[in-house]
Amino acid sequence: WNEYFQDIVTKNIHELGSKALNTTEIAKQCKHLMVTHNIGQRLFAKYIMNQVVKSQGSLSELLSKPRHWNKLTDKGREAFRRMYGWVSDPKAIELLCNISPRRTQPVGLIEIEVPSREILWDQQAVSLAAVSRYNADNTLDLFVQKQSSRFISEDLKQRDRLSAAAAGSGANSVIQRTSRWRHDDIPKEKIMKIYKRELALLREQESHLEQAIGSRPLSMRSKDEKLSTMETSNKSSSLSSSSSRCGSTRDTSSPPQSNFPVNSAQALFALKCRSGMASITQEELERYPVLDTEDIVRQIKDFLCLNSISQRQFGEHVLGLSQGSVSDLLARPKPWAMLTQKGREPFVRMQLFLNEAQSLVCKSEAELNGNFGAIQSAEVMSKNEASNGAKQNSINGLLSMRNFPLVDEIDHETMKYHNEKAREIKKMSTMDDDDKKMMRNMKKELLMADTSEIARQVKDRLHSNGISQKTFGDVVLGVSPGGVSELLAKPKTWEQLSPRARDLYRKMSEWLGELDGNKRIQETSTSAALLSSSLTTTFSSTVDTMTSTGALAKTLSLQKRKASLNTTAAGEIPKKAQRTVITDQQKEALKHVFERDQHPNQRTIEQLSQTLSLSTRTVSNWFHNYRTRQKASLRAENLSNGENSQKRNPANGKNNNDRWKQVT
DNA sequence: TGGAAGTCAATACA
DNA sequence: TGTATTGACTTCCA
Repeated sequence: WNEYFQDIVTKNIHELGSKALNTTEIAKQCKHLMVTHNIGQRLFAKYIMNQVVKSQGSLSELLSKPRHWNKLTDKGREAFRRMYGWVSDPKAIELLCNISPRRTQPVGLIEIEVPSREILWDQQAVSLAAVSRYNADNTLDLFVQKQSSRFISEDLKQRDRLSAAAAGSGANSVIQRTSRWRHDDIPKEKIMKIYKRELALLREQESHLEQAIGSRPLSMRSKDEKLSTMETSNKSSSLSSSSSRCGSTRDTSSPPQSNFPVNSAQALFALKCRSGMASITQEELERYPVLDTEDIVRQIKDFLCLNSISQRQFGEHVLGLSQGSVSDLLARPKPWAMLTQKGREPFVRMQLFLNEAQSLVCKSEAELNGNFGAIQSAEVMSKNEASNGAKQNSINGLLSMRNFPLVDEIDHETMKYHNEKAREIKKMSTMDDDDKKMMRNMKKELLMADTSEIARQVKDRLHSNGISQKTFGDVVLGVSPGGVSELLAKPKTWEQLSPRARDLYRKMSEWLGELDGNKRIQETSTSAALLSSSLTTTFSSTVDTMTSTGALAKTLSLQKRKASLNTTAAGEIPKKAQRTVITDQQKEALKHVFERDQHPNQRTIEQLSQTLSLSTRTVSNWFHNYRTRQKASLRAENLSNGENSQKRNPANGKNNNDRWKQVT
């Protein structure tokens, strides 16, 4: 799948040539699609950025503060080219939606809004000849030559006119480039010569490689062929520790591929990655009536450390959680008894992972030695793990699992997975666009009467308009956030609903109708003010039908404020709510109040919000979070004290305390 | 229904 | 670049 996906993205980048990109627009469109289709930044970073940007944090930075094209380095531009390669192509978008574990709607029903390619280009900027492998074609060469000579003459004309101070303006692309050239000691003609020579070299390398890997370029091969190549290449590369193909393609037209496993630990990871995040079964949960969370965390930490696996990777492939959540889990594991079923899930996953790793090691060892007794003992050991015994063994096992070859079952799984995906993709490609559209519409009509479909659409709309469920409950339905959550997260069938609940779904349906009207306004509108007022109208018209209370008015004004804050200058995409930064002074004041009252009433919250110039929502969130984190800290402290006296192991949990001691 | 639990993602920091 | 922190949010549960 990944290879097919990467081919599509690469092809789009090829077609782009050396055009300058409108980074702001690209970031905006990507964010919009991610929000609309519930695609996480981790997933996006992994498949779209494909090693160009490695962490969720870096991607977040790129998306929230896109730098002007002319200010970017080659690597920075590459990141935006990759985003362009995705966001400009409905097929690529649909493919990514397909594998998103957080996807809330069937892909067949999604109406993917793809921005026109032209708006993603930076029409004003003169495209600088990028020394990049993507420019390796003749048409581009001509373009490069033209632009370069124009650029050089402009530069010569301007270099004496421009002061160094002018370089600060991001809007003036010519100035930016001029200043860059001006500080260059090498004559431009010479640079162009070097560039030409390098380009020729790259082309030569590329043609050699294409010959070596199958005489035709990847982008020219048929889908089926590509898929079969993918299967075999994955198979061989899973088995061998260093795939030559992996290394070679990196130098040519393909984007960098993710590294294949070099040891069993990473192989197990690769398997997790390929097979996706399977939901945990009831049986698996029940298999562990009690787990020692501290101990599991300790083993996992050792494992990650020894195998140089990041929290992000582990979170993504094994736990299905973000890096921040993994960090929190590993730093402050809650005791088993205090966890809810949902909270226990990650620990069960970790335990299962440890078991799997353990049995893989034992099996490999046994197979190598031809020792069936060892295989049996591996199974016994795995069972022991299940009963939470032989814990140290698993650490030893993990320590020794480096450099063992993979067992066949991994490839069996891989093959199965890819065959399924291949069938899906084939099926998709045989339908023409009209058929697909018609099918989607039919399905849509059928599902409109469905409560879960209504719930899904409402969630979708709330999400894309930055409206919280709480506000929706307050303003539209007149029910509590918990009530809204029940209605949206666990919709019953129409038959099962009480008359009141049916009424609520009717309200939702009406609200969706109104929103559709507004959406049309939004689409045709380019002004921020119009969007803002259209959102306001939605709420106003809804509120008109309800009793107007003080609380409602307040919520409404907050929502209005939010809507206008969240509206970008271009006016189309509502941004995610800005994260409030609470200053140290504000925190001090909040802590001061917290010491006296951990559960301040509404009046105190309002007073605090006025005094500190924070929203009541922020104040109340702060109290929620502070209570939760205080509790965790206390628990860790108690645990650590207990351990200190029992085990004399002061290192464990020390940091946990430090963190939250500071805030008390 | 309110509060707790769980989580994400922006931001800070090493 | 990876990890830690934390504001904001949804979901769960008593």
